[in-house]
Amino acid sequence: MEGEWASRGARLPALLLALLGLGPELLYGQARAQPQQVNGVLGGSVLLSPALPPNKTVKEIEWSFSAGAGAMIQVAEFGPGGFERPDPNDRFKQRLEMFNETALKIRALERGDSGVYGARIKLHPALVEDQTFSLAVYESVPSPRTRSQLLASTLEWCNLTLQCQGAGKGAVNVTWKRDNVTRELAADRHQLSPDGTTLRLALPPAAANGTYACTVSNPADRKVVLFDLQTICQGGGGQTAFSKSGYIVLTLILLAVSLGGAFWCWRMNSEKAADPAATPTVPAEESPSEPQYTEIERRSPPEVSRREKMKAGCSIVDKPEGGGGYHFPEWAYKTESSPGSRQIQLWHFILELLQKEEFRHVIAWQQGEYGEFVIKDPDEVARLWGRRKCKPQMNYDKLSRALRYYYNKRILHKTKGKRFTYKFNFNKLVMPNYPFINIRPNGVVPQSAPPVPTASSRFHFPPLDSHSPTDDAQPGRFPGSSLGPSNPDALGDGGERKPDVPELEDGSSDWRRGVDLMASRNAVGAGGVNHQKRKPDIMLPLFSRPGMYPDPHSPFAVSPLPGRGGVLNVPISPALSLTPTLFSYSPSPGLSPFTGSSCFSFNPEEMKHYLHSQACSVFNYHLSPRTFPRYPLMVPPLQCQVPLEEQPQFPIKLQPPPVGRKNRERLESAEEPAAPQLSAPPPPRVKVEPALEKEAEPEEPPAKGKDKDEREEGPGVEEEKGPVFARPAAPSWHPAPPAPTPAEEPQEQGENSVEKAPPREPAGDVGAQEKREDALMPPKLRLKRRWNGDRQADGPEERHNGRVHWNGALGTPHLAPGPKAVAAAAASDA
DNA sequence: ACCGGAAGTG
DNA sequence: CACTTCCGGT
Repeated sequence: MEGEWASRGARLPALLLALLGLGPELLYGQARAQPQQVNGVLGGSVLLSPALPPNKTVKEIEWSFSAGAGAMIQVAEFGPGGFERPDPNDRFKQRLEMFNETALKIRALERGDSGVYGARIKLHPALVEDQTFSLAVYESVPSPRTRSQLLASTLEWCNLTLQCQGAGKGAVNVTWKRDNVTRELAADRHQLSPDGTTLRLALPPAAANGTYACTVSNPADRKVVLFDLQTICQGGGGQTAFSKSGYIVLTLILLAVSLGGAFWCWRMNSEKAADPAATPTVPAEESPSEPQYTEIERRSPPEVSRREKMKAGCSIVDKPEGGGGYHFPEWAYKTESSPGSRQIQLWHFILELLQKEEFRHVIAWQQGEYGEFVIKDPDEVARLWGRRKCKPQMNYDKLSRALRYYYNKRILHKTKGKRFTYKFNFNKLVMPNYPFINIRPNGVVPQSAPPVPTASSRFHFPPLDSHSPTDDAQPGRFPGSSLGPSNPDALGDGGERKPDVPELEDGSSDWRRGVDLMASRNAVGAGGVNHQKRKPDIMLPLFSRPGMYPDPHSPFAVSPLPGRGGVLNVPISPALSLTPTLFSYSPSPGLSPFTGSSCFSFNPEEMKHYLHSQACSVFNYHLSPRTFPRYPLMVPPLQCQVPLEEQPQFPIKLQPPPVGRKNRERLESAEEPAAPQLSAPPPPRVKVEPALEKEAEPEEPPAKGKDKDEREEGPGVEEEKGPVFARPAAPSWHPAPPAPTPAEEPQEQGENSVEKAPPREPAGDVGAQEKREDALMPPKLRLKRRWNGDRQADGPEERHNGRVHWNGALGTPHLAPGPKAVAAAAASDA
């Protein structure tokens, strides 16, 4: 009996040792020498396994315990009689048991169990071996508090922060691993806060999957929380699962905390900034409830104001989001996105949906057409929108009305003939948060991706902000670019695009006016160096590298990547510049302590540097300064190099012209007659946009004049034009629109627009006409009118159909100043 | 479907 | 302002 007992007992330990890579013998020897350290967790259990010499049989093992300086007491005896407790009432009570005949298991560890345990092992025949174990009982590592915050998620980048904090008292270690691999995290994509609890990531799509594991541990315990990037980047929240090796614990924690709708609603409804003037930013209050996102805006002054009104009934309870809830990055709620209001705008929302795969069945990009998308499930989209806006009564009818309002703003247009199909006018669309849409200087557009309009491609700026000049400017955007680069680009695309067709319409034409203005402005701003802008290179400096591509489905093609050669030295990635959040991420009282303690704390210098970089990026990318965190430290980035073209600013507000049907019609009729008139370049047609008016910068006047002339494009574009023209211009429109879907073509290349432009109405006459008529009509109409005139081709589809005149037009190239101006210019150039 | 006016909302 | 809600028209 004994023999058997002994041998069995030896087995386990031996095994364990073997696992450790140590020979039993060796260990055995060492064990004797010094106490073996054993760590346990409060409430947990621990096993003290003596290392037994091989080939020996154990007769008996006596276990003793001594806490610190205290006396040693015998606590257990393993012997022929089995397990015995000399004093069942000692501190261990029922917590001791014999494990595998030789090991002592202590359960329900208490702090007082820490100490030295001795095992006097009596072997056959008369050998006695003493081994000691030093037990340390630690507090268990509390489930770390975790939190992930999506700072920004674009097709290009997913910027987020992951926080994992061991709340307990004891010191704990926090370590991070990606995909459970121990290698170091690339410094360029990761930033770890000093205390190690917060990891900031900027990941390109390729890396935005997988998991990040945060391990919070003390010597005796550890907890691992996994963050699934995909989940976070795409939607938000996350969940976690984890395991710990010995007893692994699974803890899921996700931060996403509340994405729940409540939060959304709360957020949405929450205030708008209170006072404009004083503090642009808003103090947001934080509602206790939530948030995942801390309100970023709140900056220094704790202003106060608050109005939080939660909309009462809007909680998202209604339907769990299908995909598990998605949330939008901070920026989606920012002002930049929605000037004037904090609520997300519909187009923005649409873009978001389009961006996510989960909604592919509900709404998706139409292949083949840039910016065109199809609402596959109108009701669902409406529902989602309603949910987002806390408008349960939302339906497609209403949503579509809202979309229709975009027509006049030139953000969208309908693709005629295709049900539920609309198309973004990226050219006109200012997408502050989608700088990348810009595009493909090199023409690298993924196939699937709808090409983006070249012209505008450069960047999109935030819509206006009157105060910040920089933002608006869209200088370069259209002007030169449209023409110049585009060609190349087109080619670059691999030809998938249609032969350049026409997108112009809306794009170009409408645009032009904007462009023109801008152009002129640019000139001024740039110091009169008009030419420069034209140069493609210059224009797209930042984008020259082959970019990355994002999602195939989106129209956004390339992004300015940080790439190595970036102009900026932004720490992580330019993408970060999109998120003000970064800095604003300041501890807020209302939030969990988390925020406070573990946030990053960079030193001022660094911060400054970073900010500067950001500022530069703002400029370089044409981001709205608003996007930029306002920090005391911030200094205007004078040093940034700014591409010339960028300087100006012109608020691009897209609001133009509504072309009501009626108006349209009228126009048409009017136009025809008018056409002839074109010859006269319009005078200062400029009265154009109110927006412009505002500009009134010092130099403006002249600029304006120019603009009007218009042809501002001319100037800007001229050069390019040459080439442009060279191309087969006409086709774009295709004289014979074969397909019933005329509309589509439009937006693409600016150039095209030019080409086609010539045809119709000269801006001049239109202008004149407008004026007259304007007087007569209500302001609203007026506006519309005027736009119509301008935009000759604007609604591609719309006009397209009806207009036969195009043919005629084609025949007569130009003339007209406006759009046509370009043509003229080109001609002259030639 | 889709359009767009009108009025209302926050 | 940016829709939302209604609604008459096509």
